[in-house]
Amino acid sequence: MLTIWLNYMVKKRKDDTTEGKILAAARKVFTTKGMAGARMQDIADEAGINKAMLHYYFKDKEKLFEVVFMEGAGEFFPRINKLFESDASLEEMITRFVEEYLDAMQRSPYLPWFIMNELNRDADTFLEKIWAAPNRPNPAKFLALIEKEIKKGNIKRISPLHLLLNLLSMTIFPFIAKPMITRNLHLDEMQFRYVIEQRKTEIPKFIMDSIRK
Amino acid sequence: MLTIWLNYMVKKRKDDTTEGKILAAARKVFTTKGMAGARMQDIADEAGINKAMLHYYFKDKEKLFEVVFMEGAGEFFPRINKLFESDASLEEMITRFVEEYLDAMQRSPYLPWFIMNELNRDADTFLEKIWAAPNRPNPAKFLALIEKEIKKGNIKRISPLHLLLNLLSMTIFPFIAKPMITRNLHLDEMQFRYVIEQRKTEIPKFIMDSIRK
DNA sequence: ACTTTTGTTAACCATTTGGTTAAACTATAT
DNA sequence: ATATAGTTTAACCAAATGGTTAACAAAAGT
Repeated sequence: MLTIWLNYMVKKRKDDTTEGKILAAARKVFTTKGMAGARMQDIADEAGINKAMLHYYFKDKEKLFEVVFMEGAGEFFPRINKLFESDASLEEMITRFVEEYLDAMQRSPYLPWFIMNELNRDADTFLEKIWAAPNRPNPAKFLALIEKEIKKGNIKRISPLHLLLNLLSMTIFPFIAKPMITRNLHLDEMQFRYVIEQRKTEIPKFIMDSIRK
Repeated sequence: MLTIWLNYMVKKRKDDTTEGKILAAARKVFTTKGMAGARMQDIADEAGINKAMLHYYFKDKEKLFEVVFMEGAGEFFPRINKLFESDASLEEMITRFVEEYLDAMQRSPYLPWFIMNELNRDADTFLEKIWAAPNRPNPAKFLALIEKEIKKGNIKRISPLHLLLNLLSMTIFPFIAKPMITRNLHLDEMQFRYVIEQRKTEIPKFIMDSIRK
């Protein structure tokens, strides 16, 4: 009993346990090489442990991938959804959406890429597993809010669908195209982070300037 | 001699030759499964030919991939570059950029995804091969034009970099996120095409509304 | 103390996969 | 007709890869 308590208090940091090391390694390898390109041996090497441990802690490749994937998606979707469900003003909602999204992606820059990738590879399997979850972002309320604002005459007449697409595009795309952007515009890691930081204000300003009457 | 001429006149359509069938199949398999996920047998099956033919016409997997890839990139980059190099007005350049890009992508919807994917997977190998080509889009002139318009007082003071990012994002992203968009907004193939068609006018309008003084 | 459970390793296995080969078949040229 | 070059096939091969096993070590429970 005492040992349990002690163990609890002195709990190894997540990344120091074998399981943690595997997850960190898997995250890295899966997200750079994709599900198909990732090698179990690569993950084991990256984690500095024996390949058999991967199967000890996570049944097989499929399961390990799923855990890594869900871990990411589970952090992503809920906060977005919560925002869509809130009753903030349009401008506030856009501003906070961009901020939250960009922050989440700064923390896990691999995620949007990862999700798009698997979605593209095997949409059905993925969607049945993840998309059905109760935390799936539902843009309906956001679209409705735009229509309301148009009717009230607060903003220009614009297609809510295209406004939503524009918002998502400008927020997410830079992370997906990061290798292209950094290379072609000669940005290093720091500069890229800085550009993203700027976008937290640039995107909302850009949008509001466009739709404001 | 006669037979040669006849053969020329009655030339099989590209897609009926073995080589053509392989390329079409490879395009399909590579772009849905990625380089790592694609199986040579899958490509052979898709083409309805023997696996050995793949190696007969295209040395190995790497080479076949490269041909498919270059074929796509070669259609993509030059037209963009040509536009950036032209001396159209800013609004015209933006409008034509969106049109050309969206048209190219309607024709090869897999391409942007494909390029991003491989760029993400193995940026260095890819960039050394393709990026160094003389047709690489060079945004410098576009950025310079924006600055000039700002100085002339024709448009608002806006970061040229962010304007470029916004333009690229809004144009390309919907194709990368297509599976997510169609699913989450309940759009079928036709409706998606229609939305894209709308964006040819929506995006330029959205941008100009935002930057016009 | 010793038994049980949990964690770890190296060697091994079965299957998949990219790639080869040699033989057969086809069209063309001489 | 026969040789020649180009095309296609089935069978085969070596390497890579996901996964298993049996032995062993450490920790925890009694």
